Amino acid sequence: MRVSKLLLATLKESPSDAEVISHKLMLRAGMVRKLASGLYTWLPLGLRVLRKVENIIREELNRVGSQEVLMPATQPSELWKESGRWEQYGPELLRMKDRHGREFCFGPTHEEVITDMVRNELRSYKQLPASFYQIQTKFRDEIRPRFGIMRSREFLMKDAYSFHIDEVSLNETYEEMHSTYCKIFDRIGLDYRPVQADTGSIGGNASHEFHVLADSGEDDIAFSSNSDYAANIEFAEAVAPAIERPAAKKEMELIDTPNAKTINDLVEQFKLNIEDTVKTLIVHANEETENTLVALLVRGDHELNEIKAEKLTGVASPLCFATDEEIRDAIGAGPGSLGPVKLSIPCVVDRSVAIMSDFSAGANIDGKHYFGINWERDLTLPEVADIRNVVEGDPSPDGKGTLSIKRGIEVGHIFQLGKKYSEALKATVLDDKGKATVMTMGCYGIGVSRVVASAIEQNHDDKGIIWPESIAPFQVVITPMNMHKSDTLKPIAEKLYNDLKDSDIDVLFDDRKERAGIMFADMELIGIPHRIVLGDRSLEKGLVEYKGRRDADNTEIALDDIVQFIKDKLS
RNA sequence: CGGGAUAUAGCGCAGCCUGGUAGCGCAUCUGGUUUGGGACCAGAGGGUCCGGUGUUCGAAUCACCGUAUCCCGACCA
Repeated sequence: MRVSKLLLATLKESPSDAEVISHKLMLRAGMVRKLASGLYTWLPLGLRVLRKVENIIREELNRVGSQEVLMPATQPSELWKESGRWEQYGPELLRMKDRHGREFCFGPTHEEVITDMVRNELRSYKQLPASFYQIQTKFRDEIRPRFGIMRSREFLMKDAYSFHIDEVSLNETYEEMHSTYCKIFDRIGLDYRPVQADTGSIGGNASHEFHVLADSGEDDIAFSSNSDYAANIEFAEAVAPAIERPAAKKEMELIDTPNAKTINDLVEQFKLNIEDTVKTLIVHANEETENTLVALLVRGDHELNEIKAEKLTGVASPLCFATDEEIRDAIGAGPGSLGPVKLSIPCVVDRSVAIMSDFSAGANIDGKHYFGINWERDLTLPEVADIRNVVEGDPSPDGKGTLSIKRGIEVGHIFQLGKKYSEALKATVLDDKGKATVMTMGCYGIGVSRVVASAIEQNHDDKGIIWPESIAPFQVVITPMNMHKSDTLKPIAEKLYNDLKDSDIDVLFDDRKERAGIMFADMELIGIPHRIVLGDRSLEKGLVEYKGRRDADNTEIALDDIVQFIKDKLS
């Protein structure tokens, strides 16, 4: 490709609405342009990268026998009503009507459509296991699209679905997909981790997310210091402390705390250790119980884990915090003065709260707290459960080492779905006894466009993007100096360009009549991994200059050797 | 959905407070001089000042109502 024929839309300054580095650089490098909130046009340079990521994914999935299909982005509401998700999915599902008033949605995912296809096409257990994938545009009407392509409303996703006669077969394919995902992200050149994840509302047995480690990530990942254990903080178990509850040393006292509305106020005003305080959160109870509200207690310095909380049998799912009025009606005191002592509603305490002694909490009387509370002596210990987020330094759930926490960008997610969709849509095959059997399913996603942004988050410097070899829009750029003025240089540049093209190398030829500084700055901004500079000075000696995008200095290479040199670099 | 901010040329911004001919830098086009790290000189083109309503002799500027975008939060007491 000649730069003179390429829409090279680089910018010196980044648009003011870009926040994270990948967003800024994608705009500055002329990879994407925003059309509206969460909607982006991929310009030629960006699309080349996107296509390279797609192709790596395609190759690896084809290798394990997954078959590519392409389903419509527009899906009829009937299928979604059949699965129950038309009502469940909420406002993230973009719904629309056609001219006849028939309802459709723009697909945020394709479990319904693939299951419909498979129930119509697969008849026998002999056709299983089978897996299908597509690389296609999804639409999710995000509450808050942000970080450019990272969380956009329309985005490119690879979604795969597998179908099985039983769980054993599902497990095999799941493991195969797990290692295929590792190969894909290895080939792309990302620093990533597979992490255990919550199976969420869909249910199912196992789930792993693939996270690219980056500070701009929106998820917290817990890692063990001494093992491979890694889990999304939503899922990571906060193990029960091994120690016994210390004996009570203090009497319980009712203290006036008129100006302490938060745990931090209390700690500051009364010089308490935050580890000796308890906060009380009031949520709606499960409607099937006789209660309306439930209190959840975590240590003052801990955070409630909503995913864990909503799994408690007595708690409403999804989790819903009580309003101030509801709290006041039920307890007689407002937020800021709540606690377990003489509490009129059921209570669940975190494991770490259960081993506290001499602790402080609200008195359920406005402006008052109890200090020196002790379980069993002052009140009975209620239900104990793991309801908090793990924190840095917690013991690893696998018993090896302690946890540290890093930010991650979720680029892939694999899931053992089970029979949720196949049952709802009655997707059956005949088993070896001729009996109709509901298929077991797995699903596997990769955010293709998000992979591109993540790669930039991990690979950039103050000059711009530094593409991993495998997904660079071009592998090599030729930058001739003053080509338009030199009769000897031009034919050499043209020949080198053709030789590299003939070697199946993605080569970009900067044939613009621009000054050296502009060429260098542009090519560094768009992140081409290898650069060859042609200049009269060194050509007189039969030399060209080579510089890798991460190199500090030029290397001189004989003109006759440069094609082989580049081939060696790329292999 | 709640809070905050912003909206002026393709991009980055000034002008608004104190109403009176819409500006600067980058980018673009023309000519010239330059040419190994984002050149210089001269000239040119490009505007629904987000939209609407109001106040006023006169509104980018003041008031009100919308819209869009970005950030933070979304119940963690």
